[in-house]
Amino acid sequence: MNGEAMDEIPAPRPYRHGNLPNALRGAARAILDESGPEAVGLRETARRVGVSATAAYRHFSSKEDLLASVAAEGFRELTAAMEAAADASDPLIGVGLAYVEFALRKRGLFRLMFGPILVERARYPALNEAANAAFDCVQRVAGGGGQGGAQEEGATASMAAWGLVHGLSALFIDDLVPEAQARDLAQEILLGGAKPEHRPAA
Amino acid sequence: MNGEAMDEIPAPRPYRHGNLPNALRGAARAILDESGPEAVGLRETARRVGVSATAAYRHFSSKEDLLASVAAEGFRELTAAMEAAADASDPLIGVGLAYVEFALRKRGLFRLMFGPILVERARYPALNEAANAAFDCVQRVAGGGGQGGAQEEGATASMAAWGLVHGLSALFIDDLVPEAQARDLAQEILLGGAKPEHRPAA
DNA sequence: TGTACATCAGTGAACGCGCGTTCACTGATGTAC
DNA sequence: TGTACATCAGTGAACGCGCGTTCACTGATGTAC
Repeated sequence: MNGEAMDEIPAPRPYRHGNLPNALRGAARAILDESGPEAVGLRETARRVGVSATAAYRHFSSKEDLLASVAAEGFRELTAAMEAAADASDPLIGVGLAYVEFALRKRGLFRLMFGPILVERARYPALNEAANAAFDCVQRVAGGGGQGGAQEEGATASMAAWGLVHGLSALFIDDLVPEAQARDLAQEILLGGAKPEHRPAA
Repeated sequence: MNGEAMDEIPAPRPYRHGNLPNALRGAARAILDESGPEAVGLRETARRVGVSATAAYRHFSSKEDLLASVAAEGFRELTAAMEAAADASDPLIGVGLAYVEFALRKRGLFRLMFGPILVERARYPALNEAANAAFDCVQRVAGGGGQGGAQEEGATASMAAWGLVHGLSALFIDDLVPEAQARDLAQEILLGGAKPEHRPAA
């Protein structure tokens, strides 16, 4: 029984991987969504791809560099999701829901993007650029095109909207609201408008 | 120069610490606010107190047990801060600002309390109780005393308020808004009411 | 079309590190009689 | 008031672990002539 020439050899194991950077990002994201940002290790990531830990250093200068690359990818996806939703009849609601939906579906990634894991975002230009694009998109939709005197009010309104949406995302992600209710609740709140200072009459 | 009997001997080093659990919680909180929840280690915490790592096991069954104890303390303090603010002329605004202020001043602790570090809150009864007390307080202030049909609306309004306040806290904590602006912004938003769906006229 | 050679993407072994936890212990404190 | 003893809060050494990173290397790929 000489297994060498048999057809069950799993894969020719190409010497060159093809797209190792992408594969590593993918594996990192899998860990991210399974166990959170702290759990992502360079060794574990490489192990999942079936490659030695050292191989990662051909493409990323450090673990943090890999994480920054993943986070940038996340911001690009968030921007795309928001922009796709901005065409809806009410852009603010659409974008808000898209934001919450993104957080719910990509918890670990969301946490990596906004959390304290990447200490100095400024050190990673690609990440910085992707993040700023996303923030700009939020401001554009939420702040409106206020000019002159209205600009400051616009900025405040935009922060309020962003705060609400980001906060709902955070509460959902941290399991303070059961996921089943999260989507409905977000819809209710965003559709009904957020007027927390007015209580409904009893 | 026989230093043995000199008065500069720092402290008699009492064999018993007096209140080691409290000291450990304090050290953990210091690390928490310096470097975030992931950085808190049992060894490092003990080191800061000047005690062997093993000593901690006299008072906490594991590292997670210590962290749960710290988090419970945090929830109790948050509840106290909110209750103190609930007497203000407008409880909702007062409590909201107290919430944000708490997050700003105790970043690491806030992250520990709400983040994914403590996987199973239910396993720590004291923590669970403290957290529920805080959540109840939020609901009470924000949800109003709605009854019957208004109860559901009350719940929605309460989630909206909580979401907004929690979201602003999260954005501030993660340095997406410079701390100097954070307090002013929170005041502006809460005082002006949050109506993100209405843009100010240009 | 063939050959020499630089480049490039991988490998496995090894580094030092700090971690959480367990172990057997020491010696002070508190208590029963 | 003294003494015997259990309890209790500490100690230092050691465990195994996985981590990020560096090193010297191998061998396939691409390129110049």
